[in-house]
Amino acid sequence: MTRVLVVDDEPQILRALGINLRARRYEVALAGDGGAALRMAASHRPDLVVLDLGLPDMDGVEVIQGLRGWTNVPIIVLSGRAGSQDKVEALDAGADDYVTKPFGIDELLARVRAVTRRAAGVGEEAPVVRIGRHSVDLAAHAVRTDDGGDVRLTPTEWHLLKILVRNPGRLVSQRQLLHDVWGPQYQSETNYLRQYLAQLRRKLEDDPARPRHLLTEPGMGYRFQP
Amino acid sequence: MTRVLVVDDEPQILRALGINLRARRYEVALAGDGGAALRMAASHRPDLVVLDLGLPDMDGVEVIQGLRGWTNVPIIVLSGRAGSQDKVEALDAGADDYVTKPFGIDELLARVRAVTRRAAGVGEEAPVVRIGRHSVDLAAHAVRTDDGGDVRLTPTEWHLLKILVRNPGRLVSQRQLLHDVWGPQYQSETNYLRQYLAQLRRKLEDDPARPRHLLTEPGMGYRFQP
DNA sequence: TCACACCTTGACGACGGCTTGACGCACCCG
DNA sequence: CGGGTGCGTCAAGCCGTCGTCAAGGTGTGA
Repeated sequence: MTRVLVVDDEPQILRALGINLRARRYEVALAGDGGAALRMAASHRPDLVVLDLGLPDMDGVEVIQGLRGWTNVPIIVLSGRAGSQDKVEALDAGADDYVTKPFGIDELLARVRAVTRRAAGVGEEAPVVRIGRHSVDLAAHAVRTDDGGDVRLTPTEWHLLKILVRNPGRLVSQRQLLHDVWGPQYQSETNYLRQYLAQLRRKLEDDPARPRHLLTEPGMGYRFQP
Repeated sequence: MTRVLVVDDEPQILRALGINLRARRYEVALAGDGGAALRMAASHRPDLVVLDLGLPDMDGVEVIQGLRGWTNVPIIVLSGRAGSQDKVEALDAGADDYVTKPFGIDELLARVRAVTRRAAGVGEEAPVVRIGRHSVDLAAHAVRTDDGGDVRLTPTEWHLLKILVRNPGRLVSQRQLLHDVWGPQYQSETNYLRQYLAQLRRKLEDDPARPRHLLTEPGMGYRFQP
C-alpha cells in the first residue's frame, strides 16, 4: 500500500484530496503546514508527498529542501502560481513534478501514478538475499534458516536490515541509517546502531564476533556484503 | 554527457529545442516523426526523450508504448492539448511528465533536470577508478583487489583519495588538500599529507616506493594519474 | 495486574585511527 | 662543498569509536 502525505493549508482541498486518494486505495496522511509536514514525513515515512507551495509558516522551497536533506521520496508540488521562475525553483530544489492550480483530479492522479511508478523501479532488486546460513526475504518479511527454522526480527531490526540489504556492497553512513530508521533528529546516537547491529549479527551471522556480511566501516558507517 | 532525443514535427520548434539543449551541454538528436523517433531511440540510446504528441505518422501514445516496450528511458511529453484525458492517457502509457504548449524554455529545462536527476539514481552509474591491481568505487565507498579481496581505508584516507580521484590528472595543491580534509586552520601541516599519502600508496600502489598513480609534485602538491 | 517483548540508556574495556615527533635521504642553492 | 628544504618512513602516545553487557522504561496482550 502506497503511503501519501498531502500538505495543504486549505482544509477543504486537504479533505478533497484525502477522499480521492483513499478511494484509490492509497494510505493518506494530512498536514496543514510546513512544520507538520516535516514532522509527519519523519514519523510516517510516506512513499509520496503532495505539497502545496502556499503554506502559512514556511516557504514551499524550504519544505522541499527540508525533505531532500534526508530522503528522496517523490514530491509533487501544487501551486497557484504559474510563473516560470516558481516552477524552476521548486523543481531544482528537488521536486519531481509541478502542477498548477486549478487542476483536474484525474490529472493529479495520473501524475501520482507516473512518479510512483518511476520511484518503484528503484526498489526492484532481488528481494531475497543470503546471510550465512539464513535467507532473508525482504518481500515476505521473513528470515529462514537452512534447516527449516525461522528467525524473528523486531521492527527496528527489520528496518535497519532492509536499508543495508537494499544497498548491497555499498557503504551506508551512520547518519543516513539513523535518519532513515529513527528520524531526522537522531544524528549522533551511534550507540543505537552499535546495539542493533550487534543484535542482527547475533541472529544472522554464523560467527557474530567475526561478521562476514554485516560489516563495520569504522568512523563511517556499515555495509552489507552479499 | 546526457543524450537527449527530441521529437517534433515542426522544424522550427525542433531547431529551437536543439539549440537550447546543446547550449546546456546536452548531446541532442532530432527526429521529425514517430517512425524516426523509434529508430533513433534504438540506435542512439538516449538518456531522455522529449516527445511532441502531434506527429504526422503515429499517435503519440503509440510512440510511448513503442519505447516502453523495451526501455524505461525518461519521457517528457509536449502537447498542445491541455485536456485532462490526453494527459492521463500519455502519463499512464508510460510518460514521466506532460508539458502543455506554449511553455517556457526555462520550465522545460527544469523538468528535464528533474526527470534525469531521478533516473540517474536508477542507473547506478558507478564511477570506478583503477589504481594498480585495485578498483576504487567512489559511490560504494569500496576498494576491491582483482583477486576478490578488499582493501580497507580509514575515513581520512578516503577523504584524501576522493579529492585526488575527482581531479584525475590534475595537480591538487597541498593547501587545498589540507583545507578540504582537515579544515581551514590546517594549511602548513604538510606532514599529515606525507603520512597519509604514504599509507594510501602502501595500500593501493603495486610498488609503494615507486608510485605510478599517486604522484608527488615536489613543493606544489599531489596528482592522481589514472 | 502480570508477563513479555521491545526500545532506550548508561558504562566500560579493547582496539584502532589520528596526531605528533624524530630521523634519514635526495635535491637545490649559495 | 656545506647548509637548508622538502619528502618518505618509522615509532609512540592519545583519544575517539566500537562491541558488549546490563539495567531501566514502555507498551501490549493474556
